[in-house]
Amino acid sequence: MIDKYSPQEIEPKWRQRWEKDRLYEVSEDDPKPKYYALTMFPYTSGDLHIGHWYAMAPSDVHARFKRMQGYNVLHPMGFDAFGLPAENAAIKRGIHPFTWTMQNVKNMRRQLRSIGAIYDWSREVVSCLPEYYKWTEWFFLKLYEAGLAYRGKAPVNWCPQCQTVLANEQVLGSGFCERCGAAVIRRDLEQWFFRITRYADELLSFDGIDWPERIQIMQRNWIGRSEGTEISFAIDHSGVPEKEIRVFTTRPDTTFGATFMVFAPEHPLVSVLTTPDRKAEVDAYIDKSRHLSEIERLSTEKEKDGVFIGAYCTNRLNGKKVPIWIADYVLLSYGTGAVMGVPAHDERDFLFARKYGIPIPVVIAPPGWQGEALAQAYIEEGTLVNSGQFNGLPSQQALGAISDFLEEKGWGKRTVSYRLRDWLISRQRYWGAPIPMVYCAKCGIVPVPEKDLPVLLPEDAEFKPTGESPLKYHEQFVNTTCPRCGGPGKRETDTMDTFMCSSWYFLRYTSPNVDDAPFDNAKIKFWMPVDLYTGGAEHAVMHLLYSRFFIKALRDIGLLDFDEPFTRLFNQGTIIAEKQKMSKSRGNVITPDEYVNELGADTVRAYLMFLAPWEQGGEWNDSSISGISRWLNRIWQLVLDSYQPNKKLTPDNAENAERELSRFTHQTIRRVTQDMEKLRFNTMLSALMEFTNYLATVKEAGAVAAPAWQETIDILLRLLAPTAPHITEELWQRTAHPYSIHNQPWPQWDETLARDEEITLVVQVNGKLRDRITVPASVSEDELPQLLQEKAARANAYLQGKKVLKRVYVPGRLINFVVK
RNA sequence: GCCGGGGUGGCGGAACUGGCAGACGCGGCGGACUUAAAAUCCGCUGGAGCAAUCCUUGUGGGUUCGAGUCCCACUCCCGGCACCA
Repeated sequence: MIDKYSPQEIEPKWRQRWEKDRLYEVSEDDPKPKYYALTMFPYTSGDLHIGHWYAMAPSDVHARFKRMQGYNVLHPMGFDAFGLPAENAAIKRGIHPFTWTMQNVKNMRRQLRSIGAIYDWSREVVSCLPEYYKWTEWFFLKLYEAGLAYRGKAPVNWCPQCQTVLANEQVLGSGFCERCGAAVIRRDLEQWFFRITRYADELLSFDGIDWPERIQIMQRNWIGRSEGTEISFAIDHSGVPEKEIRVFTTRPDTTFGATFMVFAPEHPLVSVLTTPDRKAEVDAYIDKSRHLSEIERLSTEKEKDGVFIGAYCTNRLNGKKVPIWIADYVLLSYGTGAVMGVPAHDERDFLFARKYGIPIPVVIAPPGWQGEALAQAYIEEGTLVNSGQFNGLPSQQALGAISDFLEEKGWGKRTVSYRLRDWLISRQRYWGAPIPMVYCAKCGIVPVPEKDLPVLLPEDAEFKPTGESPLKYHEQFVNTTCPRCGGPGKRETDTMDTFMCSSWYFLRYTSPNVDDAPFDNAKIKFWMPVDLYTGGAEHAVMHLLYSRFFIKALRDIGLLDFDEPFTRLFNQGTIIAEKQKMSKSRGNVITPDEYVNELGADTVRAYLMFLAPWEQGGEWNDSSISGISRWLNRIWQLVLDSYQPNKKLTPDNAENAERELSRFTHQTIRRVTQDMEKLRFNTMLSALMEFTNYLATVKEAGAVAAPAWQETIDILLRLLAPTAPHITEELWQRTAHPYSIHNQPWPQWDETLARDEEITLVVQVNGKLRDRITVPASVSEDELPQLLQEKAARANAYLQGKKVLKRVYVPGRLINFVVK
């Protein structure tokens, strides 16, 4: 009698053994080809929920698969440990963010171990430790030296709840804070920025990397490249030195139709151009738009309004004077912060002009246009009218012709505009990497010298719910000496966006313990770039874009020699519960611990992979997981319960059965291997289930000799090892194999052995299935009539007395008779 | 509004390049074992029909010997973007 499958006993036992033997530690001395398999490191929120498992278990399975395939696999784990929740906990419960975070790290390490992954813990990275953030600061200095970090005043997204600024990427489309959901408002602040826009064009290219189309599109849209022309409108205003206003347009072909000019309310020329009689109204409008929240201002439903500032400029193409307005639908940060209003051919301009009685002359005639007024803006192509020497040109051609003309005259220039803004990295919070800068009354902004890094976060900061960083009030932190002149200086009290920490952590895993550099160059050369990066798609335009920028910037600084951090990207879906996304507030969070305790990590791992395609995600279902548990139990029995060949087995029928067994085995190896490569874990597991179902019938019949059986079990266990590392290790040992199964090679399939000898040929009459016959796989078309005559009695009945008009034969699949 | 992705049994999901729709699992039904139940094992399980057979992949059309798969129109769901001139 064999003992029961008891994951509670075998799982901790093997995990301890693997750890003791350092089975999963990796080294650069290994001659095998390297494979860097990376999963996005988790934020130190405190508890590992099933969503973390969904990110980590399948990627571990794939990493284990690559390992068995003979790769030297780096599959590290660490913690994204800076960020607001730690600080909020400090304010709310009086725990220091460091203490709170490290407690969570400790708990999460324990929970992560229960997954049974091949993490090499000797390479763990925790982003809030000084030995890590020293280098985050160092990178800031490098970017600053390279002119890629700058301080600038800009209207920024301010979250009143988090009391900090947010990057554009952290503001949800409707104007809410990505983290807390509060409505974001605008404030003018001096902030630190990274010049990600300098890399806009390079970031548009995904050549040489294998990323999901979806993410590429999202990044391209986010960057928002558009080609157009900057056009100069003349101004002549007493006391104003500027003689022109430049606007950006993608439709220079419509320039003759410009009947007004619109500035963003914050545009610097507004104050100087506004005439005294308009000043009160203009100021009131500017004030109003500043106080609107981002949502209100950006709402497409909001009626377009604006104020005439009293000044005019000249449309140089037709010499006409056009009034200058301000309106908050024009954004200072895009293009030149000013647009020409062409009401006939732009929907917004049309609404604006109609509201204020501005003329709407047609310059692009729609097909069949008879000179009538337009009921709405016509934004399609057409023929130019009312456009001087360009009349009669198709708008496509006019676009180029007018641009050429403007460039010749020096009135315009073709340019490219981007939606992407520079990356705002300042955060008015304590729990982040300090920005290593000093403000000196004499020397201005002075970087902290490298030898003085890290600028440490003071431990004795006081956390009060004032909404301001405790750093600001920490005298010893703030007051310092200027590194340049030695005089009194004040430290920057803002810290860096945590996305800065996550833009380089994957570099640190390669050499986590070097202390005189962020990484060891030789090890970077060995491991980078990451071969497979997996994680949620919610990072599409944040972490994933920032990291690409970061790597390109470091490359240009001379620190790296590759262009892209992640060669292949894969986004897993989301696990939901009770038809809803899991969240603490809904109380539907699935905690893996109880399932691991009851059913075992192997079952939870396999279940997560089986329930749906990985990229799709799906619903956690308590009753479905029992199917996996039952299956592993059946495998336990199948392997351990002794195999008895049938006593009546003759060499002849044993040979047939063994050939069939070997065919099934090799077909299974092929399916499992191919699904593993494609990360199609759900079908990979169904292939293994079909295989075990088949093996059960072979065993029941005792159809093959004992050695053939043993060999098959050996393969089954190896195919299952990445998915269920504990049970397979136990069974491997109990079937008298040397430790460890995880050092065994991945089974290879043989196409010859996997080939079917017989196939089922479908017989159709007029496209309807009428019969199935079993024929040798090698059957030739000439042999078919005979075989059909003998075997396809049912189909033949349908052919009786009919005239065969056509015969379609698809070798290996079907034959279709078209009859009348 | 724009850009993606999707709609297949009671449920999660399979289906190569246009070629047996529903693999695998859950659930359900029936049976074995048991004093009984749980667990386990075996069988059946898209719908209608006694059956032959017919119907069936969101809806409507088309291409084809043949369509879940390709084309057109519509519809619903999910994700992203949303005054970017």
